[in-house]
Amino acid sequence: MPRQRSYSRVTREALAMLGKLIRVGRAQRGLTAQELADRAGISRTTLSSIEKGAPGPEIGAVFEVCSLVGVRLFDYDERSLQMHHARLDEKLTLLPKSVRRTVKEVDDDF
Amino acid sequence: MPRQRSYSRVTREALAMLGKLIRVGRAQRGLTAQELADRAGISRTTLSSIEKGAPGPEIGAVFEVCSLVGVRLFDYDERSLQMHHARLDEKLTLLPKSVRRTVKEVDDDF
DNA sequence: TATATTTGTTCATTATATTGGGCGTGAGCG
DNA sequence: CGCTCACGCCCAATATAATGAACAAATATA
Repeated sequence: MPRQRSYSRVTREALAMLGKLIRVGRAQRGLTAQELADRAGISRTTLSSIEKGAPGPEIGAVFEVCSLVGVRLFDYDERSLQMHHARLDEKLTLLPKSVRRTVKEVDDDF
Repeated sequence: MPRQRSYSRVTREALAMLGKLIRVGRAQRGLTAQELADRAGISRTTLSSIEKGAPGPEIGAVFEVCSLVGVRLFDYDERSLQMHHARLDEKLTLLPKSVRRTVKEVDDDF
């Protein structure tokens, strides 16, 4: 069965931007594509895809590259990252563990 | 050649957090895993991997899911997203187009 | 300007993510 | 309390991403 996916405009734009952010970050640090790829443990070809904003690459590889060139996804520093983790866990325990379709009401408190 | 990758702690944490954010967002919207997966054009199995914070899934799929449950990676709204695009393009044209290893100097102005 | 190097691209092969189905469990609703 | 449905997990088959090599073209330095 073919996969045949389609991506929303927002997704495509976000991917393109992330790629550019990485590219800029790499340039600012004076890193060669090969160097950065090596450090991230991926091939230069894959890094190229990432910088082009392709939807295919593994998210783990992309995040790894991001951390290497100083692109932070959620603009949290590491400490607050921990905090948010705790918060989210809290939230998750409070939330219902399975979603019933009959439940129509949802309020966006965040 | 085996791939054999390793991910930094930051990457792993970011992935875990993103997964939790998605999970919370989905719950808040009262969406079934199957429903969300359908809308994102992926299988429930893959969505499960994403929510678990696995490094493997395609970044396109993850971003698609994010946009569906209201998790924004860069806290830019769509409009400023355009702006940032322009800025990045500008920056890219100014930056050298290939990186020379002999260039030792790098200044982090961002 | 000459030259070494970085980058962009393609391609066959290999590794791996995705899929869809099924099963058991537990949570939420009547 | 009982029943239904959402979820977590496993698996085989298949689609696809990752790799590494190779080549051309562009680009930065001497």
